[in-house]
Amino acid sequence: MTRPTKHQPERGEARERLLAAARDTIRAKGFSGTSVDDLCQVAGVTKGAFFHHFKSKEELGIAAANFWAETTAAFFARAPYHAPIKPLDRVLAYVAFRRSIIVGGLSEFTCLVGTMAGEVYATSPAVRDACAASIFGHAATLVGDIEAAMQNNRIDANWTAQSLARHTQTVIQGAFVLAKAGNDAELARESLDHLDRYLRLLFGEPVREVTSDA
Amino acid sequence: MTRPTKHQPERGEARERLLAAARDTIRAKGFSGTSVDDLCQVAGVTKGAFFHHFKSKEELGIAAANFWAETTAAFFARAPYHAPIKPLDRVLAYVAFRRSIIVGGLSEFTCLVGTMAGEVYATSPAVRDACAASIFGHAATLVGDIEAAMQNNRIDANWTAQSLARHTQTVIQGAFVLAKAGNDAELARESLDHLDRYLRLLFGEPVREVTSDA
DNA sequence: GCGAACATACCGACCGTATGGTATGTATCC
DNA sequence: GGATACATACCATACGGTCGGTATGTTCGC
Repeated sequence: MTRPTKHQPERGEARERLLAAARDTIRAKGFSGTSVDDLCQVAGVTKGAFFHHFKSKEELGIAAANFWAETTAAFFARAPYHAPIKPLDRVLAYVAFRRSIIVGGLSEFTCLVGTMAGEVYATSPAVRDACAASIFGHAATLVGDIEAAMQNNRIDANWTAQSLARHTQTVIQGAFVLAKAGNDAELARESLDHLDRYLRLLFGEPVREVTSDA
Repeated sequence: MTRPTKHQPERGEARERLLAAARDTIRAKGFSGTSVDDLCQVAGVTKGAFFHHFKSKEELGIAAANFWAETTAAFFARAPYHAPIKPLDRVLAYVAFRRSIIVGGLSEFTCLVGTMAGEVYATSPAVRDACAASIFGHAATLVGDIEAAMQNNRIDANWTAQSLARHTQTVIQGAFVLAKAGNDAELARESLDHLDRYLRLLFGEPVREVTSDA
């Protein structure tokens, strides 16, 4: 791990380590519940490094939300749910994929920006807006397939593709809240099954008789 | 405002004032983001009063969750959505009622226990469990009507009444997260419309053509 | 029915520590 | 040698929590 350069301004490794620490720690302890010292310790850097890269804790929050947006965008772009030929199948595959990645500890699969937005929406509008950009930016990636599915299936709807795309995120975020409260990931999967069923009913697709588990 | 008595140990008024302050302040600033001094100032009491009634900040969190559970239970028990004769209509009226009370500022209609659970689920299991009791206790109040509706409409389902009841809470909690992120209450109403549509499709009820606004 | 003994509700000063943030020094790269 | 990437030491304050005190009940013997 060499030091950074000017012509390759990926900053030092401390910045990335701090962002990764923020991603992991804030998901478990919340934004206010995570101290700058916590982050430095987890990242294995000093406070000097922290305030060299971020001029305040709030700015780290914004950077962490943006980092989350970038990394998850890349992750979902590479995911296999884009493969099906029929648009509706891609949408259903998306939900199935979201369900399939609900594994491990709660703080490993829950959403950083959903957690932060729910906590600091009123006290830190800048962080909130960065979280919103991540959530609604991700929702927007679903609109194309939903629109195509609506045309394909000749759906004359009361609702828009944008609205349904946002609703998928509502269910996912709510699923995380219930899973956290009940301390049980199965609560999240359960609601994604309802979301799958809603989509099939909306588009006149046969509803699966048995939910495949594991 | 008289002092308390032994046979009517409703404690002093400071306790209630602190619980009300917690309800309002934590919804806006989160649990970690709210200090004991904040609560005392909002409640108009001193720190001495705070630690007389609650032995720690965490215990106040638990008491606030229980207070929320009690007051919301009473509120929903008195609400008008129980009136319809057909069970399914009561369920749909519940969703419509939840939609109708999404008015005013975000911190006025969002859920205290959802906010707290999402924030401190890992750092304070006792608070988390109190939040869970509130959320799942409320969900349980819907099970009877859903079960009756399933029998009435002869629904041979892949899912249980309990699961669907929990899903309504998933959508409501998720709706609050998106509304907070987007700083727009309409985002919450939009998802409740999708929930209404899901229920109607599930039970074979005609889907309303136009969503009544306001 | 009255006063001693006790319990409850609340006040406000104080404490030790954790917190976000700063100032300065130093090694490295171009 | 100048900009970048850190490290170290430090600061002011905000934080959760403690403690002694007071005022207002309540209980109960007599």
